Amino acid sequence: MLISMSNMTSESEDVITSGDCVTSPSVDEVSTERNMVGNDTLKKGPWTSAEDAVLVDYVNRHGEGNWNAVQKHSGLSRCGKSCRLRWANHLRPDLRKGAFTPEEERRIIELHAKMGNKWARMAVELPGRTDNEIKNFWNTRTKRRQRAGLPIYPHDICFQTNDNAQTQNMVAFDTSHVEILPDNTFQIPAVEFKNLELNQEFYVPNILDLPGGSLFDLPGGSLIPDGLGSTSCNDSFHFPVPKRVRRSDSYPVFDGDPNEYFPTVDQSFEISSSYDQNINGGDIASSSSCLFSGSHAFFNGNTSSSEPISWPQKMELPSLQFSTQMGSCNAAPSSPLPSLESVDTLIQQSMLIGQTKSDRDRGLLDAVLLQPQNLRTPKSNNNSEASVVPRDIPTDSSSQPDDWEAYGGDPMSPLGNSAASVLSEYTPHLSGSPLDEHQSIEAISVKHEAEEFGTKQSDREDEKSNHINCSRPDYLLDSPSWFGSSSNTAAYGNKDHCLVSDPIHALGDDDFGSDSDRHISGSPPFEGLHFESTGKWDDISEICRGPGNR
DNA sequence: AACGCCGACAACCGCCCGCTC
DNA sequence: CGAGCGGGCGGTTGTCGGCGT
Repeated sequence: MLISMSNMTSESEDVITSGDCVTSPSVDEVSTERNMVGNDTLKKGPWTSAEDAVLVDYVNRHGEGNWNAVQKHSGLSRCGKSCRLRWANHLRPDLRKGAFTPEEERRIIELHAKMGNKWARMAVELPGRTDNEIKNFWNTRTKRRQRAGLPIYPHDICFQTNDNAQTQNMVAFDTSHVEILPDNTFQIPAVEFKNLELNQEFYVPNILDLPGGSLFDLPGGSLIPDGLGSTSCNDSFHFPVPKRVRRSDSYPVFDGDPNEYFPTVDQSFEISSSYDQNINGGDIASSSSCLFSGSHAFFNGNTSSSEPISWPQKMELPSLQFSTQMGSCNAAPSSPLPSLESVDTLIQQSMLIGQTKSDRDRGLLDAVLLQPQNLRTPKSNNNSEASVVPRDIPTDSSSQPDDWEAYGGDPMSPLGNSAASVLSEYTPHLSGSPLDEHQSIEAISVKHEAEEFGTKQSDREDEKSNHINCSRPDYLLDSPSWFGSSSNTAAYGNKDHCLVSDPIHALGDDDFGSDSDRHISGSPPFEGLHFESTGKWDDISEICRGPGNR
């Protein structure tokens, strides 16, 4: 350290700013030292090997922690945080460099399904890997799959542990209602919240934000049966309690008592993914095969955001992604679901509204989310979206609540509801989220068509089908634009209560070595936002691209 | 072969948060 | 209660390699 530093100051002076500096320490070491120490500023940018050496030496002597002391004691012109990151991400001896192995990749996917964007926690599960590494991997992977129009989660991730599901303890849920269909399909658990007061409104306040960030991370088991994430981990599906709960993630701390998770509800309700079921109908057994479709219920725009809730408002990506995809699977088992991720991303970002800087993303998400909501949920108790609906976006004015304006600008509007509004597109029949006739009919129609089409495995080569964009909020309503296409029939399953009986296909069976998936015509993110028949989405997209929305 | 484009990846920064004192 | 600190995560930037022209 000190040794290194002294050496560093005596060498050449060219300032190296590129990554090459790492490989040519002798050059930039000096520049670093001289330039930074001399003027009392902390150096930024790439680390030099000399700096690394200093840091390593320091840590070896003093151990990790107290990073701010590094600068003082070692003379390193780096802030404590920079030192910490450098150590954690690059210098730690136990780091495992190199590409992720297939096993690791799979694990990451599983973990992400469980945890969402909890990179640090995921890193804990992947010894030798850093959160940043995992994040980059995931983002890259996500982007790649987006382009390819592939679902983010492979079907096996979704269903691999179906078998275990029945044995899962559904904390806070009435496990007796959890049914796993035999045919690799999910039955949305008949979630029964004790004492839930629904008041005609399906209110599952951001349940997905339970610690661990996911609906599917419910203690003792998730709506996604443990299997969702457990291949290698034979993990008993730990309830991932974050070390820290962000303000935006405020939720009752789960200490093992399920009751804390679902406080004060006094009317039990059931969640069904079935399109043709009333949430309160209780015909759970016959409900759809797609858990996630049902899970959308949690995002249903009718969740009562008007009521102060302490549930986390920032929904975890995984749940959402999962839900979205699964929901989408309803429509097209094999269709690539091109922009769901995009939507998810948007949703995720927007979840932060009123909480973080992500306010800037509000417009886009809400625009995306609102339209469908507006179109079919006249009296949404969802108070979050209205304000950001682009004025020029055609909406079903007839369904527009009178107090539309009043809803606007509610900083506390949980965009989770907005997300719900998107997702509710696929889970229209939740109690308290009355669908307008149009939607109901459409949904039913879709269902019937699906039944007709049977379980034909989708033809992945069918480009047209690949372009079916299930993320389109109106893709159901706009069904004529693609339902009529025989090429799309492959997208439909034959389940009675699910547009698609085999979500597996919907999710795609290709994740690892996904390059092979490239044959599927890719859809750039947001491509799906174009309403082919309505054109509405073009407006939205355009608006969203405006200032403040990258 | 040279050039430009584009995607993948690595690395870093900034913001935010919770904890501790 | 506030400051300092460590930590998490999103976003950005830079580099590299593949590919097409």
